[in-house]
Amino acid sequence: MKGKPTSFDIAYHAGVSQATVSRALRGSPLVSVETRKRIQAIAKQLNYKVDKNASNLRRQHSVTLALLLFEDPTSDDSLINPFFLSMLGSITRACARQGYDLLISFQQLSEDWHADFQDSHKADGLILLGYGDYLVARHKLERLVEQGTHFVRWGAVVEGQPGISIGCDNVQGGRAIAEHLLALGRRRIAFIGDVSPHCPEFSDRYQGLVQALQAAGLEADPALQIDAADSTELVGQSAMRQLLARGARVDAVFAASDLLAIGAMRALEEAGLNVPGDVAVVGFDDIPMASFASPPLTTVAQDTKRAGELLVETLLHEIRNEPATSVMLPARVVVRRSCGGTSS
Amino acid sequence: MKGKPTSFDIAYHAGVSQATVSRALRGSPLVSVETRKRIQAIAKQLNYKVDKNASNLRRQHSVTLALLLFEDPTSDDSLINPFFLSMLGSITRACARQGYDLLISFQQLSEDWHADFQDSHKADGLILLGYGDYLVARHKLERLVEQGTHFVRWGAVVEGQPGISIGCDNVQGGRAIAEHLLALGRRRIAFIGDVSPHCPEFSDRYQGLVQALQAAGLEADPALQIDAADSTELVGQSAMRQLLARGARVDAVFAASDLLAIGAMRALEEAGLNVPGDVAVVGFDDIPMASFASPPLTTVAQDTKRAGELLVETLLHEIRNEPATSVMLPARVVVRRSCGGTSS
DNA sequence: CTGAAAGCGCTTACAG
DNA sequence: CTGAAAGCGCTTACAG
Repeated sequence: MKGKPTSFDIAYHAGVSQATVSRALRGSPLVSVETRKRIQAIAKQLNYKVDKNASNLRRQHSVTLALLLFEDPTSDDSLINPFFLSMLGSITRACARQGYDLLISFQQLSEDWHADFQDSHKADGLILLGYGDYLVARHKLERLVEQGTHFVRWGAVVEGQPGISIGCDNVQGGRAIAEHLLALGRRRIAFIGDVSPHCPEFSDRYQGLVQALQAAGLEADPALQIDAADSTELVGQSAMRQLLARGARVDAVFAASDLLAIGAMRALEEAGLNVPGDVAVVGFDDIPMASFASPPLTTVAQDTKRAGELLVETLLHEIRNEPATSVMLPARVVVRRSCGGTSS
Repeated sequence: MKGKPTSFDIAYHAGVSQATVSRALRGSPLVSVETRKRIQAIAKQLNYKVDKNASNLRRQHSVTLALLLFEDPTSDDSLINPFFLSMLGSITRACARQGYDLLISFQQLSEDWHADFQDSHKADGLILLGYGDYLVARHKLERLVEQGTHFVRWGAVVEGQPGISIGCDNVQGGRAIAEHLLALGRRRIAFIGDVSPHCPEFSDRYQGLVQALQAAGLEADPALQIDAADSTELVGQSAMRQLLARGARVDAVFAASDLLAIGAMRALEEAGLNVPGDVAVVGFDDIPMASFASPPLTTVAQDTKRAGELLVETLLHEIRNEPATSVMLPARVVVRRSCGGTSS
């Protein structure tokens, strides 16, 4: 036999019709156990695999999910946010567990990506990952909803947003880490990160800080907040420099991400300031690097494992038209040395 | 119109046959420019996308590649070797550039994965990534070759191996970093890593060390080499402990990977030894963490960007039955502080 | 340059 | 429990 065997080849060898082969291989209860066994044995022997394209075409679904990772077009080719990388790992595993294949694609925010994967039947649904301007993304999300595309997004759960999001409870996380800083006696806490509606994750984290401050009878000083467009070390470093140049008196820095925090520590070191002696620094995400920073970075960890599972489970619910809702996962403070806390 | 539009819908609106629509959309020169334009406009307006399953079925290929990432079954759920992660990034981008989709799957070494993706027409070819016992993998690679599966592997380029590999020149890299250590006056260089044929990458790196030693008129001391089954910090740490416990006198450690090196530094620190004062430490891979280790780790960087491109280009050549060969990429020493070299 | 027709390899009502 | 047949949505010889 030349080429890959088809179900007709199996049928011929088994002395049954091709339809029966198909049924047997899909585990239909309509075929007798004995026949099924025989067919399975022959299929295995001939190294037969059902053609996914034919099967998908006929069944009108692909049993694959597409992961769309959005990156800022400006960012360096070689760098992927380590946080997304760990999400990727857990998403891949969750898909495998559910018997779905995973298509992965990096997208520029600027491109016109909507629904392409689903429209072309390459995937049954989309997982959207990656920060970017929320206000811009929102438009596209609306179009996805209109077109009936199945998708879930990782990110802030925003009031009245189009579609479903799985995200971490950024307000709670921000509040928890701010409370930790306050308990350690820090009072003048700077915040590095965009707090506009363009970036709901970061503004939620800031909101947490503000709440913690208020609960402690303190007020947030707007002069201590500085935007940071991208979430990279360099941006964090220059933001911290600016803050310092302005002459801001701070005894702690809450950076909206670990990468920003690491950059901030660099700027502090440059300025001859000791972390955590002079200034405590904390981040958000708990990327692998965080524990290697010097001093090791106190941060808030998101449950990426659960997040990945939830992302695919929720998407699968949508695909099957089962009820599905947005959910916020709890965040957990991880104390290391950069905050001047316990484990010094 | 209910449901997704098909080429028949477009044909109807354009007043042509469905065959013409197909040709126009695939850019066939057989259709007049004017007709093509009209069809394209209608397709766009109706948000038509050609059904990949139908197209793939008919054309007998899928225009997608599968990335199989092998992990040790023992490894923690949440951890992926950071080195592979950066490969993943460059592979994804390279695929996109070539117009191919990328299916990603984590495989346990133990599973019977061979050719499944290609046999089922889910992918036209396979990219194999991940260390594992080479002698075990070799068997499976042979089967892949027998079955005519298209694949490329990332890893050591071994004499007489089945299939094609893209890898870094581990001997050269090992030699270069060893020479650096020797130039710095280190003489008793320990090596952490499996040097058996089970792990050709690591034994090649060791071979580089041996060569450098010999070129300097020195001989490799077998007592200074210690196996490390997995490439993790913990394993590196315990390997170093053992070495120390044996009373080995060393002034430098060459760990076969950065993760092992970081673990080794930890063990050295525990033992009250200073890095690089008492013992210089170097790794291999240049993972992002390396620059964050304390002291920052001197290591050898592999060109993951080029590697990813080469992996997909080579695989595409194979798929198209064009000539393709294994290639070794040069490795580059990255000097940081852990070796006690210049940038101290 | 265009159309009618066959066929890619399955799955699944329909009939027995 | 099994088979004959239709059909999923394309692509591409074949004929004009």
